[in-house]
This record gives sequence, structure tokens and C-alpha cells, in this order.
Amino acid sequence: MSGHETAVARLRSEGYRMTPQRLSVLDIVASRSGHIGADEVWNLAKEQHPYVDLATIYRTLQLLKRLGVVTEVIIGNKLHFELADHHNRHNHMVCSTCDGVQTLTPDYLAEFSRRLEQEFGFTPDLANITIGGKCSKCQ
Amino acid sequence: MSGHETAVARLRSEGYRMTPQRLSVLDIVASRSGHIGADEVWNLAKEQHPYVDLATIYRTLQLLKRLGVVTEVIIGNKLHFELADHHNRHNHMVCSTCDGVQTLTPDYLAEFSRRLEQEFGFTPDLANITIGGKCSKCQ
DNA sequence: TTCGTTATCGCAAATCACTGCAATAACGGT
DNA sequence: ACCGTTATTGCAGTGATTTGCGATAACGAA
Repeated sequence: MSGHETAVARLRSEGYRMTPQRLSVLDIVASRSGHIGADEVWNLAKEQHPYVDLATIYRTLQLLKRLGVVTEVIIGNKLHFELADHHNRHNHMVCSTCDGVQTLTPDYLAEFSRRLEQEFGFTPDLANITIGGKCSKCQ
Repeated sequence: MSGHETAVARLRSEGYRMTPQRLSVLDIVASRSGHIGADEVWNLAKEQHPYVDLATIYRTLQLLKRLGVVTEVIIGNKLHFELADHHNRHNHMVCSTCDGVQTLTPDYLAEFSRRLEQEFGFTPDLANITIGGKCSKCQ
């Protein structure tokens, strides 16, 4: 169950090592339906490995992001992460007033992104794009 | 000359006070054609007001952003600012590899933004949206 | 021009994210 | 099962930005 095996294999095949800390972070992000903050990952990870350092959490999350295992959501100047579900990709809109998050299917950005590639050769990092603004309630 | 009068009037009309520090920040951002980092604003501001604090620079820049006088460009985890030219609005694409910046006329985002408003009632903060990704050279 | 209110400032400390380095532990080879 | 290489960790420190608070100064009213 879960995509852990895939992620673990992905790490190994790229020369990375599997450690209890990394497995723990992976479990925590995967077990959460939705996004989770780095500090929250840390608190949960400490329950398993009391001596794990916050820097390790950040490094692991950045690594998993680079490998496409998790995606980043910027919520009110804080980094959050969620398991990348390649069968259900989506982007996020975050309200600058209430910090509420809504998801967006990628087709909303498809046309925009296609033009950037065609006309500028610029490849936007779509997976991790967060759109800031005001939600309907907070206008 | 320059839009200072407008910005000053804007401040006053919203109950803010005009101070030498604020005027200095405004001058510095306005005199630069293009974006400028917060630390750079600080260095220039200190030439006029040796005791000005970096926190004041940040607070002023955030205030000017909130008032729509300046717009924010996020370049490699650093905040940059530029005078908002309402006759020549544009967005930015920033390369995550070389930190190069390209500008984008707002029509690239128009269709996208229109859909967000219509379908979700979400108003994206278009003026301050920065698109991350890889430029043509750094693919 | 002086005064009172209160927005703003400077300073110090907090927050979030990241990085350098020596000690540790994964893991492929023996 | 043991060893050696070297990726990874914990710890301490750094950088960028924000925030709390008492002192200061802007500005409308008298």
C-alpha cells in the first residue's frame, strides 16, 4: 500500500540512502490527507526519533520535493508540503487574509504555461506554483 | 515629476504619516529603473539617514506594496521591489537556476485570472505574482 | 506656536529556512 | 558478518524577514 515503495526505489536509484528519518518524514506526509507544515512534520517525527533535527526535516522535504515525491505550498510565508499524487495533480490558491487554501486542476494553468514555453522557452515550475490573492469570503 | 505626490497623498488620505524615512525609501525605489533588493534600499537610505533601521525599510516596503505603490518580485528567496507603473503593468518570470528575470505583459495571465474570479470568486493578487521556473538557457 | 494623540521608529529578539562541518551510519563489496 | 567509502545527521551558526515594545516625532486641533 501507499506509494512508499516507489519513493524509496526512486531514492535508491538516484544514489540516495534510505534512513529512518527519511522514512519517517515520508510516512508523516503520506499519512496526512492534505498539506502539512515543516514544523508539524518535525513534531510528529520527534515522536518516533526524539533526536531528529529540524534541519534534517527541511533537507528531507527539499529532497522529496526535488524528486517530485512531494509538492510545496506556500501558506502565509510558511512552507507546507503534501504528497504528490500524479493521478490527481493540482495547484493551490491561498487567501492572503484567512490563509484558506483551495485547489485548482492544472488545466487552469495549462494555456498560460503553454504560451510561456512556446513564446519564451521558459518552463514554469507548475507543480509548485501557489497563487496568492483573496478568496470569495475575504474580498 | 515622478509619482511621489500621488503616493504621498495616498498615504495621507489613508491616515498614514509622511516621514523622512518613508520619503527616502520612495525616492530610492523610484529612482531605480527596475527592481531593487531590500538590503540595497537600506544601504542607500543610510546615506541620507545613517540611523535608519532595516526593520523600517521592510515595514515601509510592505506598506507601499499594500498601497499598490510598489510591487514585489521574489528572486531566489529574496524580496525585490519596483515602482508600480500603472501605465506599464507587468509580471515576472524568474529562473530558479540563474535568477534571471524576464517580464511578462499582463495579458498572459488575463484569461487565467478571469476564470479564477468567475468560477471561484477568488481574486488573485496579479500585481505581485512571480512565476518561478527555468529559462531557455538553463533548461 | 504649543499641545496631545498616536502612528512610526530604532532596537532587540523571534521566526523560518538554510548551510558548514565533524561525527555517524547506510550499504555495496569482500 | 565485517569494512571502507561517503551520504546523511545533529548541532551550531547564518541570512532574510518579521514582530514586540518603549521612546520619539508627525500633524490636526486649540
